[in-house]
Amino acid sequence: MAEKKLVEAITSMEEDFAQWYTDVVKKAELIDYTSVKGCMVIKPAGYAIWELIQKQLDDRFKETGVENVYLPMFIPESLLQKEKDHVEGFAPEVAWVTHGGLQPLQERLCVRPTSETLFCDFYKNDIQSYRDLPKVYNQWCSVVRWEKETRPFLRSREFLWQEGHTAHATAQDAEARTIQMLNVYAKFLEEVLAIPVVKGQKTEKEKFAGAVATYTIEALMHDGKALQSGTSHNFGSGFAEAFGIQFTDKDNTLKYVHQTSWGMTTRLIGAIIMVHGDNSGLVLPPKVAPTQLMIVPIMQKKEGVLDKAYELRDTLKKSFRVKVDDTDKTPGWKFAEAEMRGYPLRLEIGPKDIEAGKCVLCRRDNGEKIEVALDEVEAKVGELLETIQKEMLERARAHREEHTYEATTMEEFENLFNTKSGFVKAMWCEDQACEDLIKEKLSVTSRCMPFEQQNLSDKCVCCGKPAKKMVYWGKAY
RNA sequence: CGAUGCGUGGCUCAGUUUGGUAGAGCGCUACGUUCGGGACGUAGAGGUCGCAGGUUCAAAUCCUGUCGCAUCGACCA
Repeated sequence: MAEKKLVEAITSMEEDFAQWYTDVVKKAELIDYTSVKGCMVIKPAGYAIWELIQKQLDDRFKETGVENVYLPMFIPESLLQKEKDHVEGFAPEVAWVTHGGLQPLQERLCVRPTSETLFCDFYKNDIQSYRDLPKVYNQWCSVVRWEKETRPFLRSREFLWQEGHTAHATAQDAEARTIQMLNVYAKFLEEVLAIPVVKGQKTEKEKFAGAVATYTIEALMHDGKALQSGTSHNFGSGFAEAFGIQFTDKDNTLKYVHQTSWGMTTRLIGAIIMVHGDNSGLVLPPKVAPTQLMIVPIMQKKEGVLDKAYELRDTLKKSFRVKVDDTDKTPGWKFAEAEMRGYPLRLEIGPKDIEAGKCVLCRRDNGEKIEVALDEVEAKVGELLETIQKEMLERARAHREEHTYEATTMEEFENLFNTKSGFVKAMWCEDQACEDLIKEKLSVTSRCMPFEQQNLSDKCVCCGKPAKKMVYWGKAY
């Protein structure tokens, strides 16, 4: 909403998007910085969003047969070394434990940057027969990657995530699970976070260290930059061969398993901020709003006002996440506070309303104020929350459509990235040299080769050789 | 790892050029008046000036070193 800027403390996004982001994160009290660079305190308002994400995503996992497990946070160096591409990919950013107490360790331990190697080490003993397959495990945990540049939620040195790791008897089963989980992710973003995504495959250059194929969901932020929001990898039997994960199949021959892994992180909270937020602060989709409705009493010291507010809360909390702001701030303060924190709905109730048997509901997403009779509030709140959830997705989708362009020549391509921000669809010959050149010239990377391919031209946008794939290109976080 | 900026009450910062009793606003506490878009009055609490050396009668201020954080680049969820 809010063309009018109500909160001076938040830098406007047009002026400085990075600063706006930081201001929102701080003002909505999602995090605090700590004395360790890149490690943040996730405060109650932020962690509650993560809990709602966790719960709803976990339910969707379980529907597909996923079981949760927990593996250690330390990986012996020798274990990490086993898969060559994998260790090369992660070595530059792992943190090492070298001492136990005062004694140096015989073998240093890395703090998991991801747990493929641990799962492999576990699976090699756990899997003997085709009857043991598939294994469809997931863990919720934190991982550590020693990033040079850090930003709250988008890139921190320690972050929370889930990592699914599966093992299958056949390549087909592994591929099917890889795609299945990508679809779970895509639906989750659209239905719960109200963020539309492009589904597709990463190029060789951009794929995960050790994977045969990496699939991704890419979302477009308000500033036109892309955010990789979830990935699903098919490992083929590469890890199985490196770790010796074999099973006896029905035909009594020894075979290697085929594996997958897939993950989403607290980065999603960054995506919510950058897709839905506005110049008054955070705007939360109702399904992940820890408080869906904040009741603001007006003249709360007047007899009966607070009682009425509590009464409304007690009725509404059976169906919704509701709170009463009964602090002794002024109403104006509370309105601004509710906006910064992104509560989808605000309910105003004062002596005049009580007398008239009504109250005022205010939508965070578009600022609209609606008078509602008190006996219709419950139905109206439910209806409005659904409408808000739906319209937030529609707005985000419209924004993405408006910021998705097409180019068939390098001149068009460069011109688009020099004058606009967003996704550019263009054809590609599948030669990495073109990707490298585009990155060097424009700091633009291939985001994905979408499943929904179009034939925009027969020629690669960069070199003019015959094109093989349409690619989404963009500047990325 | 490169560039830039910043470390002074909870927060934002002034004070450093030119050394001389640690400041302001906000926030916090108490009481009172207020209340439909960040109200006001009165009284009060709160700081080893990031850390370590050095120069000096005297250091937030000058010198040396060091640590940390933020932002921007290269690398990555």
